[in-house]
Amino acid sequence: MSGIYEVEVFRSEGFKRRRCPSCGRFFWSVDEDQVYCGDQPCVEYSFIGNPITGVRYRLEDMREAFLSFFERNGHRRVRRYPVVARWREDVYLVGASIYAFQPWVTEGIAPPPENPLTISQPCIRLTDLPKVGRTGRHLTSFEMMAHHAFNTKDETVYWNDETVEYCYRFYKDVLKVPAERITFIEDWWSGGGNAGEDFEVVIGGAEVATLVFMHYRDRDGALEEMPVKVVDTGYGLERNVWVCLGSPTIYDAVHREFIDRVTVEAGIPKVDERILVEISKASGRMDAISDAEYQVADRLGVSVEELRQVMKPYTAVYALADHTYTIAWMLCDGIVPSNTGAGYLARLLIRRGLRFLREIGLETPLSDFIDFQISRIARSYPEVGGSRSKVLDMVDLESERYSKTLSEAPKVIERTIAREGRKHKLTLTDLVELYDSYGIPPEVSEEYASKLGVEVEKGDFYTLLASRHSKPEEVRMEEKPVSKLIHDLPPTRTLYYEDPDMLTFKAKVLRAVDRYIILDSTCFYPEGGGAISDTGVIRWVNGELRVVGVEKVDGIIVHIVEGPLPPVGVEVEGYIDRERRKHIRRHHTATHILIGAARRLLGSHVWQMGSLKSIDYARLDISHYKRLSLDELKALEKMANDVVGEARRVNVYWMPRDKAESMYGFTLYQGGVFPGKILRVVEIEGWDAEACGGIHCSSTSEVGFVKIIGAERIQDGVERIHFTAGEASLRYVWSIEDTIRNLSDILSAPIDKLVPTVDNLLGEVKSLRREIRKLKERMAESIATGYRSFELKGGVKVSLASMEGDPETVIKVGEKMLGRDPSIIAIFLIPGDVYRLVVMAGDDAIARGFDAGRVASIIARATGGVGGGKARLGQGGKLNPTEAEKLLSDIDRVRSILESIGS
RNA sequence: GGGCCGGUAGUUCAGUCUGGAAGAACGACGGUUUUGCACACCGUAGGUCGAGGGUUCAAAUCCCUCCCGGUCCA
Repeated sequence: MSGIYEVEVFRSEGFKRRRCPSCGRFFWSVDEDQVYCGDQPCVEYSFIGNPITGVRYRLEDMREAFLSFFERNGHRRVRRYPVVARWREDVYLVGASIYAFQPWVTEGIAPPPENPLTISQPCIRLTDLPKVGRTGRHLTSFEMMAHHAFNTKDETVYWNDETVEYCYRFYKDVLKVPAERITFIEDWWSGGGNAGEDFEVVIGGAEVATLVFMHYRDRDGALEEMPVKVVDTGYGLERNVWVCLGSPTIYDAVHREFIDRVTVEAGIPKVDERILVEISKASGRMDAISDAEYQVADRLGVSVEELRQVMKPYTAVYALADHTYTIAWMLCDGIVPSNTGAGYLARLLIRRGLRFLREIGLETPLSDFIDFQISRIARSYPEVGGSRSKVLDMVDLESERYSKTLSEAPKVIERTIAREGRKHKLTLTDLVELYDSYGIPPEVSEEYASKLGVEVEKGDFYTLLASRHSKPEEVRMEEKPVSKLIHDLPPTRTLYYEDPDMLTFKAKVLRAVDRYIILDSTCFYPEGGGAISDTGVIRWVNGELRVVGVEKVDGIIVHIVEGPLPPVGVEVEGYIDRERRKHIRRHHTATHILIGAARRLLGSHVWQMGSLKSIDYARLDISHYKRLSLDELKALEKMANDVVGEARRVNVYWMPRDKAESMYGFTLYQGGVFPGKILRVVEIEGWDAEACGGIHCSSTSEVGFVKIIGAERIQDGVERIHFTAGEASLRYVWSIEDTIRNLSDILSAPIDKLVPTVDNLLGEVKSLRREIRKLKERMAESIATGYRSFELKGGVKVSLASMEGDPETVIKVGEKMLGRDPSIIAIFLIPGDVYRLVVMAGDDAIARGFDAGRVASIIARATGGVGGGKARLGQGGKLNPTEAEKLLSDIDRVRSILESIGS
């Protein structure tokens, strides 16, 4: 399809192009006799136990060999990026080295930090999670070693010829792989909205690198050329180490020390290496794990069950090695476990890790293993050790939380089994519900159910789970009505950036329609970054209107106004509401001060998750794994006010993205994604620096008194801090004082006696309430009028009376009567606008067939009301007063009613 | 952001489906017994049933809104 595949080095080194009879792809190699492409599933791994490379590199050596090779060849080494992709909205985690440069660099918006560059980027991919530990080759985290070149219109760095040559020389000269063992397979790569031709580089049956020539945008299959042509390569560090060492599995190659430690600690017998080798080889060729297992069992002459039994603890150890490594990366790079977002992914891995730990049968806390992995990572990346104690704390908390969830399991499972009388059966739907609502994994449910001797329905759990969560996709693209109004206008000049103290300005009207005005320049600050917009007034020769809101749409600032519109072209004067602006500025700077304080006090896992800066208050959402205590809030408050007192300068710099990142690090992106190649950096000297578009005070002293009002948990792992600054703090304190003073007035108690006073008062209220209840009962009894007693044949006694009080009291009285004589039926009518009715039947009366509920129902209906109840107690209401009074004096009627029901 | 589960005595929970007197166990307190402790036995206190609204003669129970916790998914 294109000449891209025919590179110079193939000609000079004598590579020949052939077609694989198995997969049909074209490949290049120097080996005249090679028939197949050399990739799985067309061939089997041939490097295991028989390394093809001339060197034996472990992780650190391999990384260094790669990076320094490319440095010698004109590349600049670039520091790794965090595994959390905070600069992107579309993904949580970095899954490839190129993620670090998307979209700013690949779209030509920002220049690359170096060009060409080489990097070893830690990546996390959870797509093959269930396969980890079982296939011998799947990992959740790996380092992608890469060399990237970004070719623009103006500058071509290098393209296909050099890319392939570098790769070829790296394997041939550095890793000392014989030329005839290296195969380049032609392929097509597409993902993340980009596409292009690529080579898969295969050695010994394993794909060791992918060389992508990314030069298309992929819009639903329609390809268009990109402004930047990117050399996007990826060499899996761990994969290459595996090939280099020829270990049975990739886990043995990468996590040797870990596996040794755990197998010894847990006393797991060594598995015959041949089994491991066969599993790796077979799963390389087969997608479905069970297929591979059948083949291996067949080859080794054992049953699948036996094989699984032998492999189970080993699989768990492998998976644990992998998961703890990934967890360490995630948490050290600032992810806080949560029930949402990237935090949930961390929780998921931690829980899987705990499950494997339990399967292995070790009592050691998971955090011990995370600690081990942090130390390992820190050998190459010392910065990850910095947050070690917080990370271990988080892991312990998560472990605790999970064991709490699991300890609830027996009760919940029993209840589920007993529900609706469906005894001794646990359906698939139950299993899904137990997992979905209570977090109890199906294995745990099954285990416990079988212990109870309860049958468990078999079926595809995960399919059902998935179907329960699939839902129609949400559509919520609303077009702003103003966008068609502005599409042909130039960006508005932003006077507020030129002089943050400017509060009046002159400008020309470019457009005025409905409630919208657009000027050529403005000092009105638009809503954004969590800050509310300016308001104010616009005046011109013979008119004036109010600006009630300001928005920024594609670089154009739209004023939302009330009042008669000025003619287009006229010069106007704008006046910004000075007070409002002042409050917003203070709250904005205070927010930055607080983030700096929170990161110092709580740890570097703290990130801004959202914020709001208004006039009379502000709030800041931060990631944190625990609830903030009152003491912590006070410490934060004190630290913030100290910074105010220190009168630190607040500087604003415009600087290129790559320079800002290298100067301040990724903590710049507190406010989320910040577009463009030039960043606006707001720096509080020696305290905090963030990419931010907001208007700030010029010194922290202008912020004034920072008062933290409180904190709430807005979601798991995110704490919201409410606070005020400057005058708003004063007003807040005043309002609290007013409340206290009011309280003090009402209670006629001095402020320092308020607490004991209220305490006493409440105690008194309680005892009074008790007393009232007793008095009510006694009173109800004594003021009951028209007591009529008579006996029915069969010995059931009837007591009929009118009694003032609420039904509850009347019932209490009735209860006493029944206690004295269980053969009584007591009927009370409670006078009111409409009468209410209470009927109570003693045990003997019930035994003789009387049902208080039925009696109540019949009597109520006979007097124009409704009622009902149970055997012991019946109630009714809405009785017609006249009818009720009549009934009270008509014993015979009551008698005949009762006798008609009695047996 | 969405789905599901839950919030009842100091604690763990039952009661909610099917509306009709707010319960159990443990803990607390007092007593009996005991050299003392534990056990045992007897007794007592402890509740705005998460908040608010609605339906109903009647709501812990049914409906709606909100708050808090758990859990799964994106």
